[in-house]
Amino acid sequence: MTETTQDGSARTSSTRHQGLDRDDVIDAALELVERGGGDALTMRKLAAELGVSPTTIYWHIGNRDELVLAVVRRQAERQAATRVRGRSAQERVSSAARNIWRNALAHRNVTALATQAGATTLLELPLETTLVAELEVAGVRGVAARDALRSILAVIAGFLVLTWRRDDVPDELHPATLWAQVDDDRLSSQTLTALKGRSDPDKLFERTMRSVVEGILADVDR
Amino acid sequence: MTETTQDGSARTSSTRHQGLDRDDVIDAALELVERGGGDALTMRKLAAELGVSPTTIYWHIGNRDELVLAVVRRQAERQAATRVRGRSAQERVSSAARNIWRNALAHRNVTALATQAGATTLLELPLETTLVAELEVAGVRGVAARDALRSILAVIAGFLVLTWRRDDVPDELHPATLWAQVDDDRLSSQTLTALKGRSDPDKLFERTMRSVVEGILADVDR
DNA sequence: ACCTGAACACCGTTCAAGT
DNA sequence: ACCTGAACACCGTTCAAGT
Repeated sequence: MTETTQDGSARTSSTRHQGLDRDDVIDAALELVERGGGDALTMRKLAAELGVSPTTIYWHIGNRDELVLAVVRRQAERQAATRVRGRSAQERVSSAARNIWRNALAHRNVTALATQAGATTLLELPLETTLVAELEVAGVRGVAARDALRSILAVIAGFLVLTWRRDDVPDELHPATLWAQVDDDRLSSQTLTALKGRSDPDKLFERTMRSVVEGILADVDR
Repeated sequence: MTETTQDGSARTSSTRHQGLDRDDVIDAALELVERGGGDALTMRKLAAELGVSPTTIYWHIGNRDELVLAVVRRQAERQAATRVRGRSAQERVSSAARNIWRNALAHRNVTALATQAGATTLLELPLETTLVAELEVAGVRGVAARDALRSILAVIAGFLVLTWRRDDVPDELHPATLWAQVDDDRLSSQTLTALKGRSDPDKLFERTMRSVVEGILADVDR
């Protein structure tokens, strides 16, 4: 059993099956998630990937919940602090918010996993800190800053849910399909037609976020 | 085997183990979800609940995915159309949005299940239609109405994610706990203190939604 | 038409045992 | 210290078989 490896693939640079450490396990787990989503992260698949018995995972990490948290933490480290752009307060706050949004889009599988595990703050804390810093510069402080942050994060989370839904869902559940079956007197035909189409999530995000940030900044002067 | 029932509980008014039909299965499934969340909806538990073998479920409904959709459809029927309040366009649109939000809070388990299955539109279509109708009255039509709807739904979804997270998640993952460990020069001490506290999700929802609806209605006159 | 039992291919997790 | 094998209690799903 010591001689045979599952398949011939030489994946990571590290040796496997002996000298395996916690970091190797987490790296492999993150890779598994990025390739196949959170559902692909099973103890058995991960063990197979590492050429090791499932119980070995339990020795290095605790159980699956702890593994997920470790994966999220690793991704959090990798999310290098991105730069904030813009001159006005409005622009800079929006830019910091957009950074979180774009990052989540770029790493959707890990982000979805974190959301599911209730660990989004763990994942985004550095980026959120930057956002709050920009709010401070804009004069939003204390409880107002906290509420502003939560508000902005809610909008981001909402758009992520909306965007994620598009791919993996059967056609019969798409809004476009369902609206095509609606026939209501209260709605004009032009609106009904529009509802059968798709929105550009990026443009919509920008517009919505602008309204929310404007609302937040408007409260400062009171 | 025909004589013994799992336990002595007489649950629904209908007979069980014979004369069981599709509707009974869906009702029991919905009840299971409302009690224990989506994870509690397993074919085997549902079968046990009905005093029947798991394979029977497959005969009446298809597989688990179809069962979930059936459950969501049933809940959609039950969500009686709620009344829209307010006089101004701003108030009425917000009221229609709030109806969706409140409904989701009241039936969080089914709503979470629907979200997970990508079937929120299936669940909310009647309430969404009412919302669009109010947008029409406010002069928002066609593509603008569609985008406004999606925008508003994103905000609702975001606040749901934010609110759901509060209960079932370990303390070490709560924003309050994580922010307590942050020490960043860019943040004032009063803001750091505030970040350790919780926001009132309802108030925050109202304020954020007001900004978004204002933004939507402001575009009408252009 | 309606339901069961056995079976398959998966899970997470524990525990005694090996080196 | 690090790893394995066997086992337990769960999943969803299929399929031949019973009435």
